[in-house]
Amino acid sequence: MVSITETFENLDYEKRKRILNAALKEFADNGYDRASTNQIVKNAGIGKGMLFYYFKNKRELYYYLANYSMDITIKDYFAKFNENEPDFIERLKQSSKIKMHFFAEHPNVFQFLGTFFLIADDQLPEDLKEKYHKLTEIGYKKLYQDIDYSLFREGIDVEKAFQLIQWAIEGYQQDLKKRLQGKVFSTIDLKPYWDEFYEYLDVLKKSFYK
Amino acid sequence: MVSITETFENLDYEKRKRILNAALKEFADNGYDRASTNQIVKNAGIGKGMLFYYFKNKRELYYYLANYSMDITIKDYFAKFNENEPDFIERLKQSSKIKMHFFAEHPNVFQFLGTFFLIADDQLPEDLKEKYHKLTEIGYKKLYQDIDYSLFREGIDVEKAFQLIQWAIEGYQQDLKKRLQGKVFSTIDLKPYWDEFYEYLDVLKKSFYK
DNA sequence: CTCTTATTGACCATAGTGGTCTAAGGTGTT
DNA sequence: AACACCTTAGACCACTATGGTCAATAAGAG
Repeated sequence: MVSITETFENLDYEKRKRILNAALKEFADNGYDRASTNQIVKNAGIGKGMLFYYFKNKRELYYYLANYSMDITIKDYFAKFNENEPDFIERLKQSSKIKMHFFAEHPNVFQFLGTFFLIADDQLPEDLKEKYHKLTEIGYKKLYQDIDYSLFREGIDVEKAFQLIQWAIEGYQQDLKKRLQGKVFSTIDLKPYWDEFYEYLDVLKKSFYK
Repeated sequence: MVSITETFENLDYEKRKRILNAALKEFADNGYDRASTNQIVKNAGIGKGMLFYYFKNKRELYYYLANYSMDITIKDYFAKFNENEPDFIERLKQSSKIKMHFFAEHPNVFQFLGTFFLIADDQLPEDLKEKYHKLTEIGYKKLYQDIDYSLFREGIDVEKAFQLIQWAIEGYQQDLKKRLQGKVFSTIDLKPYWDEFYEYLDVLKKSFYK
């Protein structure tokens, strides 16, 4: 007697990867409702029947992916944070590096989570909801805990400065994403983009810090 | 001999509005491919045949909406800009006010353009492509022309500062949009949100300006 | 040889697609 | 009243796609 997803987890690495990636991508690209199980099996190179042999139905598959993605995030994103950096902008710089590594290694997970975080919460089962909330809490701490407020100029609302800086950086990242659209990530020389990014960080430091 | 969309434009205001809004919303919510002409006629309260009586096909309808939306943008957004304000942040503040007015008055156009700007360019017919480029160019000028660079601190890259400030403000707007999600816009007291927004602008000024 | 597990893809009912066409109603002009 | 023309609705079309099932096998284990 073997549980339904256990069968899936006993699959050899390569095949499991193929299925996970096909499914993550399909959900990331189309959202839950519009994601097609037919497309998933096609891209994974398995028969239709197998998907429903490994997973009870579409919903369960989605939950499995959400769980899987969050586990990876903890392991390959949060675990690598250095919380001893007291400089907020430096911490964001570090965060960006880790994020980029994460994207390079798990692009489909990255994209999937991007859409997942937008919808999450409502109809998720309890355990996933809890995991999701724990994740956001950890993320919050990793970013904001033990930041040195005294680096900022006098007389400004530091909490608001945090937000503004973060929004600005997210703006840069989105802009970059748009500029790199269509190019094959692994063929890009990232150096000039990092340099450009650091220049932006420099402007932020010169402006927000004493 | 009457052109096909002229028939549409001779419709009484109320009915034309209903059709436009239903169509704009459908495309905004689902993107071109997934937008359903069946849904549009249903929400507009007209028979299926009429839509294809007014518009040759789905594509032409979409183009018509794009054109219509850009016309409104010029009339009710760009025309209201005051380009004599030399303070960049003040100009963005002004822009936000106009944008909010625009949204209150043409919510469906606003949403439609949001998605339109993301895809635009590729397969658009020449005339629309040109209009679109003209629009972005005007928008650029309205924001950046005749800004007083001397307000910014010494030794920083002002162009980069522009970007960062803009990204930060867009971040705030997105965040606000998420917080207000689900609420009926017309019932919201906007005052506290404007106050909050001004506080953010204050932080930006204190940080980026001398 | 048998029992269990793994695998496939044809198949199902259902729902939705953009677009057409017929038949009718309305309006105005002779 | 008769004709022409414009406007309207929605049944209908061929087509595509959906999530999920199932019977038929193949592979492996003992």
